[in-house]
Amino acid sequence: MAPKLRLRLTFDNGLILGPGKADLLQGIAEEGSISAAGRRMKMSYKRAWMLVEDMNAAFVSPLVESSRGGQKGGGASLTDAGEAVLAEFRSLEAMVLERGAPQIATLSAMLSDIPAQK
Amino acid sequence: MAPKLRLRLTFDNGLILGPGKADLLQGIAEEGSISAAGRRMKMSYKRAWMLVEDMNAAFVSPLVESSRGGQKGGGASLTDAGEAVLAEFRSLEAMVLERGAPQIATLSAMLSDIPAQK
DNA sequence: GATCGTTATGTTTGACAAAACATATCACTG
DNA sequence: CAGTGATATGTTTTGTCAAACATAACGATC
Repeated sequence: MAPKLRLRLTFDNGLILGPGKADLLQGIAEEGSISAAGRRMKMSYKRAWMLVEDMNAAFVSPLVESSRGGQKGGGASLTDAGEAVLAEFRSLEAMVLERGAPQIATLSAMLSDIPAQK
Repeated sequence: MAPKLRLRLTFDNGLILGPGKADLLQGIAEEGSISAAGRRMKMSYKRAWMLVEDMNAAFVSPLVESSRGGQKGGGASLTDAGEAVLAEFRSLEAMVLERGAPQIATLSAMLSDIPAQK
């Protein structure tokens, strides 16, 4: 019933931070692997890895650290910076849903419930 | 210096309301014409018109009313519903910038100022 | 009734993003 | 030292969205 919110920040250095990268960070934190996180959100490993690369390059300190080889083949996890970025972004989203409820409700009330067929 | 914010709402009926449609509504209000609004934001008339069609179809009451012919060829303007939708969306954006300042500042401070070349 | 700028659509083309496919590398373990 | 599963990249193909192009209709005014 509630509309979905998508919040996207375009920073001066070119980084675009939105739901996709945030979800990916969260997936890596929970799965311990870039490829597992990618699989979970039905994203190719290559794409997931490119997003990680983008983020790591855009911050002074990388958000994801990864290792290759070993008995499990390797893995990845969030650095402190990564955890912080994720937390701030989620905090922003939550704040908007909370404090933006009136506007969102007003807009929702004006909508037709008939989905526009393409 | 300040990052750009893009807020997008995906409603249950399929409508996606973001900066593009909001700017277009504002342009129509200020220019009195879909094509003039489109020109102003360097968007083809066709695209502008399609966005208007999307919005009009998604709400119980159309947001833009238009007329054809006449000495000036025609024109378009926002209905009360259109004005209301635009106002609510702008209000949401302003609120996020205001109350999200802390999070945005934290994220900005962590960024590298070196733009990642493609 | 010719002119004008706009609304209203359809069709084709092109650009770019995402997917698909294909390897190479790594390091731990048995 | 062979096997394993993940990281790390390059290349090719596909799909989708936007731009470009092309017309028709409209109606007040002169």
